[in-house]
Amino acid sequence: MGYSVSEENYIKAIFHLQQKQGKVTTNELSNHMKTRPASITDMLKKLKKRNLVHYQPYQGFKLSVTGKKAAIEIIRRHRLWEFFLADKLKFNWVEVHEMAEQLEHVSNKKLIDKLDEYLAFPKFDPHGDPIPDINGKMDSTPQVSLDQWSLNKTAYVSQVMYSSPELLELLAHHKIAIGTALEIKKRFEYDGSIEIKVQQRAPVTISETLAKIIFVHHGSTHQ
Amino acid sequence: MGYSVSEENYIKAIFHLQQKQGKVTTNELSNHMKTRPASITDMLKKLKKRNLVHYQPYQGFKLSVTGKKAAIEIIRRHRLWEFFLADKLKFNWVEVHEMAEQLEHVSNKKLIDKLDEYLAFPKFDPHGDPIPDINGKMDSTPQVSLDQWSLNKTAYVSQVMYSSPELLELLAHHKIAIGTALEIKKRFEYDGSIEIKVQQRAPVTISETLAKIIFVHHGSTHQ
DNA sequence: AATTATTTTTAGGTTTGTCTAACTTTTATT
DNA sequence: AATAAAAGTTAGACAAACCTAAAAATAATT
Repeated sequence: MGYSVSEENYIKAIFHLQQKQGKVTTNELSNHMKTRPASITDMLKKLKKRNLVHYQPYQGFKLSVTGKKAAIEIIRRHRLWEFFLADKLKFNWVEVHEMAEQLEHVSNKKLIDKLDEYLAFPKFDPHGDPIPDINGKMDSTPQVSLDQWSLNKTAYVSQVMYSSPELLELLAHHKIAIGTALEIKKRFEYDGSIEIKVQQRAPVTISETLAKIIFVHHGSTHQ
Repeated sequence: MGYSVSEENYIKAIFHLQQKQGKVTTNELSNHMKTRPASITDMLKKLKKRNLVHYQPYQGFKLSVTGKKAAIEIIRRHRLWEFFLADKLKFNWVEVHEMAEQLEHVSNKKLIDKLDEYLAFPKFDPHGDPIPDINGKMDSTPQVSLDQWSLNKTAYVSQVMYSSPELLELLAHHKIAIGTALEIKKRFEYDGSIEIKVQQRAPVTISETLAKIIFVHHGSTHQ
């Protein structure tokens, strides 16, 4: 009942491509996966037999409900491992992806659920992408790092990456926690630092380093 | 320069078998790996071409220096993941092996070294087997859990599994730390609890649960 | 609408790692 | 030492996942 590493990679790739376009073509997937079109067709027949895709020759394809479920499970694994690598092992988020590509194929439900628990059920990975929860549900509100937020627009803190005692101390000092509302008042081009207003308090300046690891969203659905 | 999952499994298996007997035979490896003898021969030719084994047809085989190095690297990965699963994710040591079998093939030197650091360079895995360090060196002193130690024989604490604040509190209360010398004075069959004497202090009784996760060795080479 | 270009599929081949069945070498037994 | 038994190897086949080259279907262009 498990899928091979190859099958999982196809499922994941189709999922990502169909997000934008609804249906995916052989050539699109071929480019995306750096695999020849003929191989795509081969695998598609296998995935169809396994009821993972809806596919008619020459007509493009998309994941079935089962396929989508599988994709979300794979994405959950990938993003939890990414979070682990960044938050616990202190890798920066550029290095993290490649390793997670391997780890995501270690498929043991209990392992992933315990990892999720250990990481305190994170909602976003280090790139800001949402992590599906144990039931496959994930946040749809896009999330960005604070340094990319626009001026004078209320932001809610949803996550802080790379937690360490030193970081927590700094955040506590500025009274910043998950859910805190804040606004960017000014940007200093020289060193990338920004002046922020946290709730009703007097404005403070924070470094670009800090701004980059504070993730925010605009909205009420989060808590 | 990397090895396939299959190659790694063969290397690891040969390493374990040759520990006891020096040389390994096709049938031994066949039984151990649950793979037909013909397949063993096939793979052995590949490993020989890669200079991982010394092998003459019909004469048995053993790992070369390169092969041994590879084996130790694989074992390092396996045991570090086992430690992670037990210590951080709170799996018990029976469940841990199977998952580590998959994780051990995720081979990224930096990942493993960071994991090692994150786990605070553990010297033994949850089964009591030594974990090779970054240079491939590992402790050779056998290590057992305290509940299997004999009466009136000095034991030195080398490791405590499944660390948690509650556990640390209990250990601190009994003045037990890594390196502490102690002796078992009495065993209570009824509930498996044991009476121990920690250094010069008055004897105390500890539960079987605790005794099972305290690992000890007999000797000076440890610190 | 006919022709050309593009996309997709099919047909047949390769590599990796396994298998069974047949054969060879080594070991054990009489 | 000859023969039987056991162990190990070779030969040929198969599935998975890829490939190239050729054919077929669809889309674009005149």
